[in-house]
Amino acid sequence: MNNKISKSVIRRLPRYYRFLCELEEKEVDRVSSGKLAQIMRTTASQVRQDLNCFGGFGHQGYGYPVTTLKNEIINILGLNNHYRAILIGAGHIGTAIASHMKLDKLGFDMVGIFDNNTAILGSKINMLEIRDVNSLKEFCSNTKVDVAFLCTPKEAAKDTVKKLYELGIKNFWNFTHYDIQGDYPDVKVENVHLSDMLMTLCYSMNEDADE
Amino acid sequence: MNNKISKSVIRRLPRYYRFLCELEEKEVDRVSSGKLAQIMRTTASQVRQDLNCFGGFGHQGYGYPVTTLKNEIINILGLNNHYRAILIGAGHIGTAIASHMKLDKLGFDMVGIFDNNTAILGSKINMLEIRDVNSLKEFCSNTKVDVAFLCTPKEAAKDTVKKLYELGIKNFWNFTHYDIQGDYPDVKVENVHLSDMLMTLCYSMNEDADE
DNA sequence: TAGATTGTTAATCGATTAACAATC
DNA sequence: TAGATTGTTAATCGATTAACAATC
Repeated sequence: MNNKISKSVIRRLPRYYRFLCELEEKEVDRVSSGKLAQIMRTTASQVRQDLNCFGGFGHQGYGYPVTTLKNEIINILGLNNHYRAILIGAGHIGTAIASHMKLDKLGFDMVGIFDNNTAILGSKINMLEIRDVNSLKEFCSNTKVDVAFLCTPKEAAKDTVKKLYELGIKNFWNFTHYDIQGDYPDVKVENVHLSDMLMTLCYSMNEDADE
Repeated sequence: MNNKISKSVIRRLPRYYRFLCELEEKEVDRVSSGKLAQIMRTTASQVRQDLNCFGGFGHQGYGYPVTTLKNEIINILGLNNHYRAILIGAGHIGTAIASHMKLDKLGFDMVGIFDNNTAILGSKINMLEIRDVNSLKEFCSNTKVDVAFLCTPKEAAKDTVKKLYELGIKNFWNFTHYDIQGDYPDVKVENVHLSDMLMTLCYSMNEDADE
């Protein structure tokens, strides 16, 4: 069953999950691949292919049971894991991540926030004190950390990752333009390059004008 | 030359652009597809294919001139356009976008910021006053707006987009989970679904454990 | 000239879509 | 049973990689 799921399939799973949550809220208890395809704006064929990567959750002539399928996806993604996360860089983006996202619903517990700006050390975000980034080593020796959310300026990123890597942290949610994977091929990285995405939008806004 | 560039190519352009800027800063004045491939962590073949979509910028036996190529990409992406943008929702993410990103370098000018929280109306982000979202119509009748950055809570998104669409705004940078494209097939949307990306990271953190 | 490196065509690989027998 | 809808195989489509002649 588990013969290497492709990245494209994985990237669609969160969307299935979201839509299944919505269906569940509306107390819909079954859904066909056709209906799901419509919500996802794809084909029924793709929906069936995707879901079948993980096992036969559907029933012929009936469709897929919403709650069961939702729970399966929670399991596949590992949203019930409660990984321990730290935030490095409590600027605007870091603060947004730490305070505005429902991290616990996504399988993450924020356990520490670090910055190097002495002016904000000690103040709190979401009940968590902002600590000096120099206290990272000490912190990690007392607390297991699974993943770091990297929201520093680009210049600080390389050194910070080096430190974190040496402390055994191998998972990164990277908001900087520092190419972590390039220097550390064994880590797991999810990059969020906001400016890249904005440039892509810029291109599509341009597209029509060109013709 | 312009026979429909694929989305995959477009999504790589911002990275070419970034790396070319870095090379330029280091005063490198030419670069081969092989070297670029190494920086981009792809193949020389892909680099040449990508760049050739837009014209022959390279010279045999020499490579690509860094500055020329960078400027071409600026043109292709339209980063020299200065589109006029408004921000809807001045919460943490909205504020991060408006204050921390170098929007002008990416071809965007922030011209207005809107929120419905009366407590923050009138205060400023990056020299721009936060306006009442109800004054949108009036604002748009005086000021040309090309694109909206949508950073509201999900519940507010649908109504807000309806309003904006009726005011003639057809481009969106969407941070909410509201599916704009689904309701308005003619608009250009770039979605940023942070929680989806975090779930993807969650999956890859899980991956090893599973085997 | 010889070496390097492009532009471009062909080959491969992977992802999406179509089709349909199985079956609830 | 008849209709609906799955699981799965085959066909298509698109994107990536390899190869190589052209040429700076």
